[in-house]
Amino acid sequence: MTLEEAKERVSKLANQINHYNDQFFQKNRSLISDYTYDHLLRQLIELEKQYPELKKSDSPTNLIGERTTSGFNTRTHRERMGSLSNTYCRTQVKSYIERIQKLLPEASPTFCCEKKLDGVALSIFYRECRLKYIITRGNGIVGDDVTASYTLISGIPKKLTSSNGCALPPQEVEVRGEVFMTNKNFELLNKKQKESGLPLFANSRNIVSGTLKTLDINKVLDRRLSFLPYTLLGKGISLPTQFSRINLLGNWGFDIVDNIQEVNDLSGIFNYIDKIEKKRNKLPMIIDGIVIKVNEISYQQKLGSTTKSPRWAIAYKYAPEKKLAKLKNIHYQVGRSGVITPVAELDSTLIAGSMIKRASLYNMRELEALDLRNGDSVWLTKGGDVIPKIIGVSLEKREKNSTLIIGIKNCPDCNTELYSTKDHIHTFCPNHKKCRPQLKGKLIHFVSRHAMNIKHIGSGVIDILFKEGLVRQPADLYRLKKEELVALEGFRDKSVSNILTSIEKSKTQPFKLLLFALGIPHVGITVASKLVKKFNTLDKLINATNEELLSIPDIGEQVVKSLHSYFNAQDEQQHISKLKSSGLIFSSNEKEKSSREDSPFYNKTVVISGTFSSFSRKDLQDKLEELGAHLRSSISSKTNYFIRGESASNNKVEKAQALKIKYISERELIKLLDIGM
DNA sequence: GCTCCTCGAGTTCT
DNA sequence: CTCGAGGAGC
Repeated sequence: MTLEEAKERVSKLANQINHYNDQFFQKNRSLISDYTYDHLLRQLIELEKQYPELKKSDSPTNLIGERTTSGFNTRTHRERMGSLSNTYCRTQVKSYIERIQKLLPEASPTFCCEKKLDGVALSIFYRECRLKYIITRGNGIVGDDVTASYTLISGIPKKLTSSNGCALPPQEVEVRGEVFMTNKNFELLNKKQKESGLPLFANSRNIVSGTLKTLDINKVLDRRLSFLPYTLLGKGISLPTQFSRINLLGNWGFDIVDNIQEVNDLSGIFNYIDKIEKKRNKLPMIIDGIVIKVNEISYQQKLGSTTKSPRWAIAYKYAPEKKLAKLKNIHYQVGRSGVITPVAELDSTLIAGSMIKRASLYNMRELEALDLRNGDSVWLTKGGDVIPKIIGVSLEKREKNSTLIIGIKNCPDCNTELYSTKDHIHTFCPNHKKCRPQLKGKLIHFVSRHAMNIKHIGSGVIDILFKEGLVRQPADLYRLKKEELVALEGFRDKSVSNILTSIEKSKTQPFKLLLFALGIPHVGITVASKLVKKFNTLDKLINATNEELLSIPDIGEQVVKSLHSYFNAQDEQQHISKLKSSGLIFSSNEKEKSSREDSPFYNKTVVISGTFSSFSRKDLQDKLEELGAHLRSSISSKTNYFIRGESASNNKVEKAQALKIKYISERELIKLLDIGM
């Protein structure tokens, strides 16, 4: 093929594929078979590889190229993308509605009911009507950029258009919704798997998340996913209800979930639940429940969100799949703090798409409450379709003369006598200094990703180092020698140098992570950060008075007690001085602190209400927290400032007036913060 | 003392 | 994800 021919071919293929993309993704029309489509796309990929200079900026392969083999680029959500709180029973739906009414005393909200699709949540961002990126929910703050998957998903317009004379989209629009696989496509895929002699997929949700996560998009080009929106975000959208906004999305080019309905009250909600329950098995996709949302956007804003989920919505979930599983044995795990956790070992059982062999019983009280006998069969389900959970015992399957399973009295590892809390909820092994699983647990916590982030050391390596007597506590890691490691079985030069470099690197971890890594009871990452913010060196922290400590929000007596006993213990003191002598940093940057202390918000209790035109609420919250403000959701006598935005809650305004709390308007705020956010 | 919320700690499988 | 417990507000 000459260069000229190749050029022509590339441009023809690109045009063809773009045309089919538009038809498929915007009009939902398949003009050619998936097979032919793949074939065209593959030809183009191949040609562009051979002649990179021919590749144009609008080539359809650009979307594919964005997937990097090293993983995904991440992006921060503009607004926190929470999950929904859920419930399994109608009584709780009732109390939820009552709570809403209590929180909105003057209002009479209506509700918007939707099916809850069982898929993966996505956020799609448009600027000037053009699709800019697609991200997964991730941890709610940061998600993976999966824009490249666009070509696999139907129902997402690349360009927003407006039909039926409805409003044009504003400058920036974010659409959130669920990507899933229809039952039909799922069956087709499994049929293909079977024909190729490959194993069948157990459930479609796993495929959806697997498909989005596959780095090599070529492997999944034959999969067809669908998208249906459930939230529309953006400034300048005047429609006042959830229901009308979803319909608006239909006019902008999205597919719309059917059976979405506005209802006035609890009985309307229950009718809706009944109606969908009857249809459930005939629907073209799998649903795992119903979502009930406060319909009016203004009320949604008033209700706000907790850190985890919005207060204006709840999911009513159908009873999850449950199965009987035979109990083989119970073993007891010892956690890093000495807590004993009973774990049931089960005959392998397929449930919600995966084989389960074990399930945690959480604590000793749970074990006692279940009243298990040897040889029993138990009812097994999955919490949130992920974590296995034992919900009860089958009395019918109980064998005669079976013996009761009673908890243990001594540590399964070191045989030390255990002690229980009064209510038998928790049981501990008190041998914190010598009990092996406790020491190992502390080491694993220390090296873990969220703490010191020492790569190449996981539980496996810790096991070996511990067994060989090389490491008993974190400080020992910093005294490891190359010769000691190379002598171990299975440790080659390369892995040894990896390990040593990672350990060396960890010496510069920030103080707050180090404090967290120490594993002081009641000191997780959040408390550790708060402590470091206030006392930026270890010495200051150790010498802090009780009052100083208690003045920090969310730090109470228990935490203080725990800190005291930790820092007063002689072996912990020795351990810390060893870590210090290895060069670990027990202090944080001074500079940050002084500028914070100058801020008018430093150590002040602040309540925010309403919205702001020149910055998002989230940005404001972050900024204030950075400056050392304590954010609270409700006004009390302890509130120092009330930041009053557009359409602030009347409740709060009245309360602030009554308590004579200082108001800050958006304008003043901009001056005070000296920012043009 | 009650309620709501957040935090810590322990969890499964692919 | 789930539990229990700590902390804060009323």
